[in-house]
Amino acid sequence: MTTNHGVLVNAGELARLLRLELPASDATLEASFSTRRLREGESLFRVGDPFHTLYVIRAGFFKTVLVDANGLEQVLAFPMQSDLMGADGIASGHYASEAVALEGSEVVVVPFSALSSLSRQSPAFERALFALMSRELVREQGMLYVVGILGAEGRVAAFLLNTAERFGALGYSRSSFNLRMTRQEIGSYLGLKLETVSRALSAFDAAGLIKVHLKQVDIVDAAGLRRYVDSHPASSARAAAGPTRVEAPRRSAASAPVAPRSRTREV
Amino acid sequence: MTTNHGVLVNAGELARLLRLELPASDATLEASFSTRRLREGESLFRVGDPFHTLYVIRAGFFKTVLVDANGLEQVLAFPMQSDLMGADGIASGHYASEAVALEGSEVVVVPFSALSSLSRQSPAFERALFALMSRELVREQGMLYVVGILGAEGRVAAFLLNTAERFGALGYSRSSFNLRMTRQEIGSYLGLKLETVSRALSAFDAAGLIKVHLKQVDIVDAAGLRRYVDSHPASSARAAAGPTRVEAPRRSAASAPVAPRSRTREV
DNA sequence: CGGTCGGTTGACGCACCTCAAGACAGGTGG
DNA sequence: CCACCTGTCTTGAGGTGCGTCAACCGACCG
Repeated sequence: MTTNHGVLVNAGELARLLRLELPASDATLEASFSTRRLREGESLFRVGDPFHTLYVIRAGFFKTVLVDANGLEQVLAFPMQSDLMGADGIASGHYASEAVALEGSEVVVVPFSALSSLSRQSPAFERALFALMSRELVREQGMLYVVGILGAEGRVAAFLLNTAERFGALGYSRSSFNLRMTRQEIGSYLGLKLETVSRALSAFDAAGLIKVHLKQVDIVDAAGLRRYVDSHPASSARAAAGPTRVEAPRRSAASAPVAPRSRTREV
Repeated sequence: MTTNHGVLVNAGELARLLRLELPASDATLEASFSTRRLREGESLFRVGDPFHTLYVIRAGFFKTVLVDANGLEQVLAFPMQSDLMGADGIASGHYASEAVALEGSEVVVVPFSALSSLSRQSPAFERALFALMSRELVREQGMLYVVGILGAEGRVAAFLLNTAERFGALGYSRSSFNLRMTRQEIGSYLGLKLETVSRALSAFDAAGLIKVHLKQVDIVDAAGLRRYVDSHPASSARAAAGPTRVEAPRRSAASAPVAPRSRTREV
């Protein structure tokens, strides 16, 4: 299994990539990782491939997909810089998804077998790994919320805001970026058809909330978009509001009814 | 924060619960965990609660939900025995979901702070934790697939098959069980309205695939149900089949084009 | 035995899918 | 540099799966 190895990367740089500050004691950590480059359209791993390594994206843009027997493709995520890929392979020893580069990309190769010894040397590293997987868990929960509750325009609005936020977190503009994926891929991700995605974008443009031309997107009124996410159920799962089973058990020594702490969802 | 503590559970029993076989060397592991009992309707944790511990279900049945500002509720999962809860809190230090007992239940309390030392004592334990989170990741990916690709009847069929499989894995009957959740909760989980769930169940019953009476379900023809999952797209995201961007990069030193290994989805 | 909650079933409407036509951008070859 | 070609995007018109609204029934519980 020869891969095109890139330069080596030391633990410090990996930590920087993950926005993880290692305690000084760990700075001495003498581990280094190889990297791998992929060009557009190339797959990093496929469903069923034996799992050996995790990948952290150093540069570039991916999509992860589930492909069923009929060749039908469901997009699961659009990972970018600092994101983790491959963690779905730990459970069964085989990757459960396929990762495809949407542009020329480079990933840091983190052999899973090396993790035990790494964790022992640096507990902070172990923590970071758990946190990375947890983040992925939360992200997928957010997607379930979006496709479960929101209508077409709400989903597209949520996608735009989320994408803007992710670019912003990497130091790029939050208000102007260009998408690397097609309408078809966005649609698959959101559980919509590409025409519906296109129409939603056109509608937002017409309403002055964004400016779109092909893959170039400029966000003009983020608050306006957010309104579609916050208050535009436009779809299923309304219940539970009124007579919910709050039903505090008759007499519980358990945690006091801390206020539900409603914080605005951020997808 | 006084909780109603239950009996203590040692590391060996926790390992058994997780179907994890510890190497003999780890059998000496002298750790024990407290448990906590909940009655129906009681919440184990809520969105925004500070994260300190993971929970492994020892007995009972839960739902995990996301609740937004409007009180709208999206069901994320129906965890049962041996399942992990709370891992979504690692990333931010606050739980991202709420866990509600659907019947009298008992959970094993695993303080997250204890994990580092536990991992050091038993690498197998660390592995198990990663595997548990990975399993959760795969499960959520499966849900994204289901709601992204399948129509209403396919979703309900997938839910029934998945539920049967999970009961079976715990030693209960795969063909006869009773649901602990309402149609409303199933609908939220699947992105459908309760009436649609009810209609799908009635249709399966009329077709002789199952027998339903309220929460009691008997699966008569699992293969028949599976047909709805495998071949009943009935909904969005058809593309990607024909002229997909297979586009093997002009000249790649990378992994040979291993056959995609189409395995039937199992949700 | 009455009230409430959960479930079923029917009639109707709408949001999104389907099908179709056309415009445009970017890449390739002449 | 231009002509062509292909893949992507946009927009329209019509169909439908599932949501909505509503009535009813049966289980469970007090």
